[in-house]
Parts: sequence; structure tokens; C-alpha cells
Amino acid sequence: MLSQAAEDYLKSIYKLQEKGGKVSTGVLAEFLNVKPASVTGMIKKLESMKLIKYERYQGVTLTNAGEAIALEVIRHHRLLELYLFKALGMPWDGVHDEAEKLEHVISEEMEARMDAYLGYPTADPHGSPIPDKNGVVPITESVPMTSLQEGQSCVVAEVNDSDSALLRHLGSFNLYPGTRFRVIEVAPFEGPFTIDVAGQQAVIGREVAKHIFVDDIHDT
Amino acid sequence: MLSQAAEDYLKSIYKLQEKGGKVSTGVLAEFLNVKPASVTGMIKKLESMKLIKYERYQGVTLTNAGEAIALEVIRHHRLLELYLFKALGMPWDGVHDEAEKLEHVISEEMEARMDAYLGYPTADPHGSPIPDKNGVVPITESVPMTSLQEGQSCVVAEVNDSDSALLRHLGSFNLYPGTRFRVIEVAPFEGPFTIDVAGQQAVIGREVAKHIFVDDIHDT
DNA sequence: TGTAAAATTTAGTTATGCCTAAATTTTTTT
DNA sequence: AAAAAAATTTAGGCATAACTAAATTTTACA
Repeated sequence: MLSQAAEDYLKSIYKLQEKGGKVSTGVLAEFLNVKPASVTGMIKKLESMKLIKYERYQGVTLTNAGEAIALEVIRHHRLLELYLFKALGMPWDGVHDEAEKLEHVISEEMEARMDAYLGYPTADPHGSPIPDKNGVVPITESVPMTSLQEGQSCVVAEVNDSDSALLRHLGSFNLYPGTRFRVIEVAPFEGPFTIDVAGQQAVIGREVAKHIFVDDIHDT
Repeated sequence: MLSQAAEDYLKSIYKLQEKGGKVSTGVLAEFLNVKPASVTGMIKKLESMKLIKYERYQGVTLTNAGEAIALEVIRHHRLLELYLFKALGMPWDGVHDEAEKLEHVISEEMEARMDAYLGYPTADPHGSPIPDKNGVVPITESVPMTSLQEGQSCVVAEVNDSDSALLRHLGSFNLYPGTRFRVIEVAPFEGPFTIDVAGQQAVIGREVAKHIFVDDIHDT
């Protein structure tokens, strides 16, 4: 069995790879909150297990075997988030931390039972896609809220799940996946967005908007 | 935070203490499937944390602080067993292994939510008492099945949860906690018990009977 | 009561996964 | 193209938690 640390490395490499091919030691270290020297050590171990491809100074990429494990861990995480949310009524800003610990521990049987209980879901409470049991990731086509123009209407597709304070903030505006809102005003010089959510106005700063992804965009 | 290994030691000491005061290094090593030398090492660590009392060559006992932690871990384990059984429909012979891993990982919030979902239960699927959130253990008054006489009727109170093959065996006779049965015959010379469970006869060997605890005994 | 057997502890080793500091390699800047 | 900056690797350490082998202590029995 793979260690928890190793699983976290694979999961992180997968996520960082999505945004830009090869993943450097430094970026990975920053993401995992460890020192670059620690990353080099783990990289060598994962390479010897043929879970990643590695060239010194050139960064790493997952092999098929490594990606399969990364997707399995991500599947566990997102299924758990949704399960904790729906079955135990945990708040959406609390499920990430709990899932982070449980994801390394649950059996395939438990995974399968949660999956069935939830009706084979395709997204977690933050809108992130849940890979199916064969590692197939549902396609999503959302764009960052920052690309919206005044007058456009859209639906929240996905929000970053790891910052619970941000999630509570969004919750206070009812900005959950599935919620439709309309952009009333985009302040100039990289200013905030003023939006209308079900008749209520809300002001969303750029930094927050970066973490909100939307789809089903219409001009009004 | 206490390591998983340390929690397992405290839990094991608690269980072994129930049957006979001080717990020796050898007994603990056997119970945990590690070597006695390893136990000595952990004992010193736990003693330095004031979780156990220890005299060289004389065995250990839990301090109040150590017992509190042991009961917390046991509470997690038994709540999880019942939750997995009831909410996810896992078989009663499978919940022990899953709970063994999850017990070290769940938050107090998750514990409280499972507790509420289950209606503040007092026993797990194998009949073992669940300590409440203050560490108070419900009193149970069961006796080993081996003490039964021919003609006596009783109710299954508790069965050993750690051997899944044994649990499947008992399940095949419908011998779950709460099930009433009657002793038809006790074969001489430490022989097996023949019992009647809801009109069906079953033969239960001594070794199995040792792991079954019963109460509400009546002569018929 | 002395000695053999059993139990326990000490000492030293291994593996994991992190760390810091120093050395090396690559990239960027001038 | 050389020097400075940044990234990466090497080397050496630390803590945890297991192990084996040898030494010590306790217990049991003859």
C-alpha cells in the first residue's frame, strides 16, 4: 500500500498538471507546504515505483499508473464531501477538511456504498467533477467569473473548496453551484463585480471572483 | 495530537485491563501483534505523557487521562460500526475493519452527527456498549454462553466483533444481539451446545460459545 | 534455595517522511 | 558570454514506530 504522503503527492501533481504540463519541484513544494528538498526525496520514490516520469530540473508528470491512483484519491475526496454534506448534513465549508483525512482510509466497499447511496453523482458540493469508478472524469465547461461582462447572466458551476472562510463568504450570498446570478456592474481598473442573486445585490471582489467558475452564460 | 499507534495502545490497555488489573508487556504485545521490545518503547512514551502508570517488570495501568482517550477511541469505533451498518448497510462482519481505520481520523463534529443520526445509541451491532460523549459506559450484565444449562432460554447480548469469519458463522444461524434461543442439549465432556433459534436447530461448539454473551436467562 | 525457564528491557538497526544547510545546475539578466 | 539569481539536489539530522539480538530481571520448580 501507498503511504498517505505519497497519495497526497500524486493528487497534487494531478491538480497542478491540469493547469500546465510538467510540474516543477518548487511549485509542488509550495502547494504541499513542504520544502523543495523534501519533494525531491518523494519524487525519487514515486519514480522508482513508476508512478511519475521525472527528469532532473525538468519537473514531473504522472504515468498512467500514477494518474489512476491520483484519480482514485480525488474520487474518494469528492464522494466523501458530497456524502458528508448530504447524509450527515455537514456544512459545505467543513466537508473538505474531513474528506482530506478520510480519503486515504476508506475501503472500496465503502466508496461503492456511498456512490450508490448518492445515486452515482458527478459533482461534489462545490461543483467539482467526481471521477467515476473507472477513473473517467465528467467533462465540465466552466469559465472564471472574472471573464464576465456587465449584463451577463450565468450559473455557478464550481468554486474552490479548500478555503473554508471563502466558502462561508459565498454561502452568505447564496452563491452555491446551481445558483443563477446576473452581473450588474463591473467596476473599472480591475474593480469588484456587483451582482444580483435572486433579487439581492452582492459585491464580489476580483480575488474572490477568481475562485468562482460559471457556465450557461446569457446576455440580458 | 496522539499518534494512531499510541491510541491503539491505550485502547488495547483499556480492554485488557477490564479482565485483570495490570497489563503486562507480553500480553499487550500479543494483543497488538508486535514484539514485546516494541511495547516497552511505546510504554515509556505513554508514561512520559502521563497516560499510563508503569513500573518496570510490573505491567501498566491507565491514568484518568489515558482512560479518557481510550474511551474516546472506543466510542468512535462503536459509533462508526453502528453507523456503517445502519446508514450504509454494510454487513456486520465487515464494519469492524472499516471502523478500525476510521476511528483515528474522524472529527468531533462527525462523531456528534453520527450520534444524533443514530439517536444516541448505547450499543453497536455486536452488542458492545458505546461510551457516551462524557466517557460513561452503559452497564451491561451478560454472561458467557458457556455457563448455560440444558433447558435454559436466553437472549444474545454481545458477540466478539473482531473475527469476521466467526460473525458470518453466527449470522448463518441468525444469532444476532437481541435474538432469543433455547439450549436443547449440552454434550458432556466439554462438548458442543445444541440450541433452538426460532424453530431452527443449531450446534455451537465450545470455542464459538466462549465468544457469545447472553442475558435475560429463563428456565423452561 | 538455587537454577532453569520465561518475561522484560536495553541496545542497536531499519524505513518513512519530514527538516536545514551547503553544493550544484539551470535560467535570467546585463 | 559572464555573473547573478533562482531552482534543484546532496548531505546530514530528527522523530516515529517497528524490528532483532543480547542482557537482565522475575518467576517457577525441583
